[in-house]
Parts: sequence; structure tokens; C-alpha cells
Amino acid sequence: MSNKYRTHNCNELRKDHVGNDVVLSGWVNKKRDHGNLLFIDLRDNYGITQCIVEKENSSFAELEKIQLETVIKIEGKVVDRSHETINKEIKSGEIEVTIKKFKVLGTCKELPLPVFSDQEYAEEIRLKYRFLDLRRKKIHENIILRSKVISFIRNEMNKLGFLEFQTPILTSSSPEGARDFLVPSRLNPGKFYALPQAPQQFKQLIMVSGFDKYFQIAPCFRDEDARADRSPGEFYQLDLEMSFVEQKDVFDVVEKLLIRTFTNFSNKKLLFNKFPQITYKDSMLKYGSDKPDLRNPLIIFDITEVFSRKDVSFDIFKKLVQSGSNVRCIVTKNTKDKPRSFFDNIDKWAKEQGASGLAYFTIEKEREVSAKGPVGKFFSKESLEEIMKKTGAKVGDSVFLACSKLKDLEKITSLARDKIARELNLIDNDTFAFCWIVDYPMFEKDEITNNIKFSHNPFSMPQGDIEKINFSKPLDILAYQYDIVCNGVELSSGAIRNHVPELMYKLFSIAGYTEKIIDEKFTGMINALSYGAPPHGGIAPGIDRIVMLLANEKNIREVTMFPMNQNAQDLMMNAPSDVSDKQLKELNISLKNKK
RNA sequence: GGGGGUGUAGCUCAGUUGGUUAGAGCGAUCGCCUGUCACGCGAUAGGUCGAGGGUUCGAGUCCCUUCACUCCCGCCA
Repeated sequence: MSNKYRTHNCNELRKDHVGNDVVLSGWVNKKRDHGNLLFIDLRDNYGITQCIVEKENSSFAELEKIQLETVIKIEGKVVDRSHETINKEIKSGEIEVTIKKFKVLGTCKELPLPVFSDQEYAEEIRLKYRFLDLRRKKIHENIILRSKVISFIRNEMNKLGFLEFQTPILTSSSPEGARDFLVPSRLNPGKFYALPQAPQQFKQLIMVSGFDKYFQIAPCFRDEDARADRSPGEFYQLDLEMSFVEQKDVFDVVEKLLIRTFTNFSNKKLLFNKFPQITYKDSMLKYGSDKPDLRNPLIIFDITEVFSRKDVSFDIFKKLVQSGSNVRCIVTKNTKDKPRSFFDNIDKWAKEQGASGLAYFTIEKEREVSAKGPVGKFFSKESLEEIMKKTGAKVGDSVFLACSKLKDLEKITSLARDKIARELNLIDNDTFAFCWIVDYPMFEKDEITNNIKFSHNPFSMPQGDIEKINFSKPLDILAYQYDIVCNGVELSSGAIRNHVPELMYKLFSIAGYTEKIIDEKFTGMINALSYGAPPHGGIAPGIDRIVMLLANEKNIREVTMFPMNQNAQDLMMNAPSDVSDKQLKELNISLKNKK
């Protein structure tokens, strides 16, 4: 491509072009002014070309004063650089362009933040001037990576026989799940659309419509509070659904896709080429979480039973155990020589996390096995041997113990597992460890109300023979519901769906929904399932988190072009904002507390 | 809704036990400089120390309130 702005881009000229007259356009990345000789690094999306102008040139004075980040067009000749002046850092470093003429295409005011700099700077200013921030190398490359990953995934999905469809953005609010974003309807006063939290019902309807395999890079909207790995408001999923499949068929497709994507875009090793499948129950016990980081070799063991032994005199824990608490522990290998401060810091850290601390002891053996450390004296030789048998701990290892009610216990041991591994440097940052978490329970008990509620997706298929499910023990019902986790990051969840209307009514009734409510709230779905629905299932991996892992970023805003801040405000566009009285009137809305 | 961290020049930061006129680097402006690539050298401008209140002879520093940003908990089928 050659036009009045450029004959080449800023990463195109090489030794072969020496002698050519060229036109380049781009941003003034950097100037180096030697008084009678001026270097200008001209930058565009593709790279940098060093341009040079000498005092004799009539443009010299003007170029010398030009503000960084001004957009200019230069006309000049490509010249060879002498051997000593070659810059190996840039691809065009063997040549430079002597400027004959130049023209300012876009002026630039004094910059609120430096573009050419590796400095970190305040989020607020970055978001307000996102267009400047996005010029910076790191984030510019992240956004390009994101584009490439999405395009690669599209291509792979097409190859796997999936069809891409768009689903509505203005849809109906649903009673389950996160808080909805609502959109008032002008033509239907007093009624609201909701933005989709996911195209869940639509993708199932697509299956009922007979399309067999669907995918979409789908925007999802949930009005929940932000986290480092969670944008407020909106995010993207690779939403996919397949008909006439079992769980393993979904797994095959997704494993194939993720392995291809991750090997294509990262040099990190995959710890497992076949993703291990861990049941929810096992994961909660061994890792204290349903999103375990399997790069971390530490495992949590339940040793509650040990605290009913007569030869254990750890009375605080024993009393707690009697009142229904559990004891779980983490064993660290060969840590007998770690300084006291190592253990105490972890105990102190645990207290900061809101736990009552982490007790610890180290197993030693002179004549016989004994435990050293503040609580070591409470354990007899035999009780230690039982712990060693249960946990695989050996002489020289240390045992960290926590005791509390199950939910708190899972939380603190999960955090401790991560903390201790980081302290001991046990996590290999150059690997990706994927796994499936499977066999989620269909229901759980609401801790506050004590009511039975859906633990995940209410449209999931319960496991087992439908005729034989024992609905009187809902908490024992497992679902064909699964998550993918990578390096402790929850990448997606999915399920084989319940396509049997009678079963759906039954399950919803357990969670407290009458037939009338279901008919009202899930009209489209329940209706569709009554007209010949195929068995189907799917999953929806989070695009943003995939790109985060590939870009090695801890914050989702580093892979999002125009993110909102933690308070769900777009500082660049000034959203959300006030609207006119006319707009409100049209929508039949009056504000309760107007400023 | 709750807890932690941060807030000093356009940007990144320093600022001791509360003590004189609040500093540095980058950027900006002006000057010098022909081989740099984080060019170099010299000078100048630039401050509501987030805001408000309090303690004190005296507050960037201590206390209270509040705002903004951020991390976490809750929340996220």
C-alpha cells in the first residue's frame, strides 16, 4: 500500500531499501537533539524508524521544537548506517531516513503522561487518557495479542464445525444469578430489558432449533463489584453449545481448543496434556477451593480424627472439634531448618486473613519421633505416627494446622496453601496447569436463610438415572456441571443441560420456584423444551482471563482496551452520566433523589 | 456494605523525632552541542503536600472527618 501518507510503515525499511525515496507517517516517539543534528524516532503500530535531519535543512528549527507524540509525515531518503551506529534493538536499525520535507498531521499538547517510558503510573490517569496509554508498548501488544487469540479461536471453532451466531443484547431479566443491568423500555412504559449475563437460554434455544454446534465471542453483562481479574459490568466469553453430546464430548472439544491456543500463543509448558478431572468434593478437601492452582504441589489433609485421641492434649483444637469443627493441615517437605521467623510469619499472616492463626510443628526423630514447635508437645509419638501415615509427612517435614468450621477452614487452608507455596518458591511460573472440576452438587444450603438453592446453573442435568433420583435428599444430587481451572484461575463453567421439562419443574420446585413462576420467568426455554429438545451441553471459557494468562498479566484491565474503573465508571467517556429530563420523560422514569 | 494500601510539581517518587525558603529524575520552556538510540551539558518556570477540621509556638509529617484511586472480603446461577 502506498498513498500520500506513506510508502512504507515504520517497521518495513531494511538495507535493501537504501537509496529509495520514501514517505513515512507516525508519532514522534523520541527526539535526540545534538544541536546541528537531530534524531527523531518515528513510531507507528508496526515499529520504529530512526529519522535524521541536519541543521542545513529548512525544517530543522521546526522539527527541533516539535512536541513528542505529534503525528507527522516525513519525506526522505533511506540511508545505510555505519557499522558502529547500527541499532540492534529495532528491526529497522540497520538504516535510517534522512528527512527532506515534513508536515504536521496532528498536533499534540503537553502530555499528561509519558508514552515512551516503562514507568508504571496511576490507573486513574491511564484510564482517562486511555488512547495515550494504549500507544505504550506493553499494553499495545497485549491488545494485539487479544485480537489474535480471538481470531485464532474463531478459526479453530469453525474448523471444529461450530457455527457462529449473535444473540440479543436486549433481553429479559432472570431471577437467578448475578445482578442485572436494566434498560428501560420506551414503548413499554414501566418495563425493562436486561442485558444478558450470558447467552445461556439463547444458546439452548439454538440447540432446540436444530443447529447442532454453536459458538459466539459473547459479551456478558453482570452488575457485580470488580476484582483484579473481574471487570465491572462487561466481559467476554467463548460461549459454545453442542447437541447430542455427553460431558466427555464437550471436554474433548475444549481441551483440544485450549491446548492449541495456549501452545500457539505462549512458550510456557503445559503441565498436563490431558486435563486431570477432579471432583468438586475432592478439590474442596485437597485444595480448599474449587479453583486449585495445580502448579502448587501442596495438598491439604483432614486430620480431625487425630484430635479425638486421648494421647493428643491440644485442648483448644480438641474442644473445637467436639463442637463440630474440623482440623486440616498442610505438610511442607524438609523444612526443619527453616528459621522460626518463617513459621511465625505464616501464623501472623493467617491472623491477618481473619483466621485464628496457623499452628505448626516440625517432625523430628532422635530415638523416637517427636514434634518440635509451639504445639509440638501436645502430640504423642503414636499420634504423630498417625498423622504421618495420613499425610505422608516424613521426619524433617513441618505440619501447619488449622481448626474451624468447614467453610472457614476451607478458605484459610486454601489461602495458606498458596501463601506457603509462594514462601517456599514451589510454584513454577513457566507452566500452565489445567484441570477440570467435575461433579458439582446440584443444590446447596443458603447459609443465612437455610433454604435449598441452586449451587450453580439451574439448567444443569442432574446425574444418574432420572427415574431413580432421590429428590428427598437434594443436597446429595450431583450435576453434570463442570469448570475449567488454569493456574488457580477459573476459566469457565459449563454443563450438560436439563432438556426434560418435567425434571426442570421438579428441580426448580426444590429451590422454591412454583410452576407458575418458571412459566413466567423462563417462558422461552420451558416452552421450547416441550417441543422436541435434543440432549445438549456446553461451556463458556472467559476470553479476558485466557488472554490474561497468555499475556502473563494479573489485572484484567491490562488486556481490555477501554475498561471501567473499580466504581464502574468510564473516566474517558464519562460514563455513567446524567441524562436529560426529556430522555427520562420518554422512558417514563422519574428520579427519586435528584441532585 | 466492610477491611487494607496509596494520594507531595504535568509524570514517577524522596521528604528523618513535628522545626528555616518542600526536593530529585523525567517532561515543559530557553540556551549550548554532528552520531545518538534512556544522547549529553547549563539555566528557568512549575506546588491548595487530595479536601475540610483539630492538636501545637510551629503540621507534608500527629489526630478526626471526608474524597479519589487501588487490592481484598461480601457479591459474582
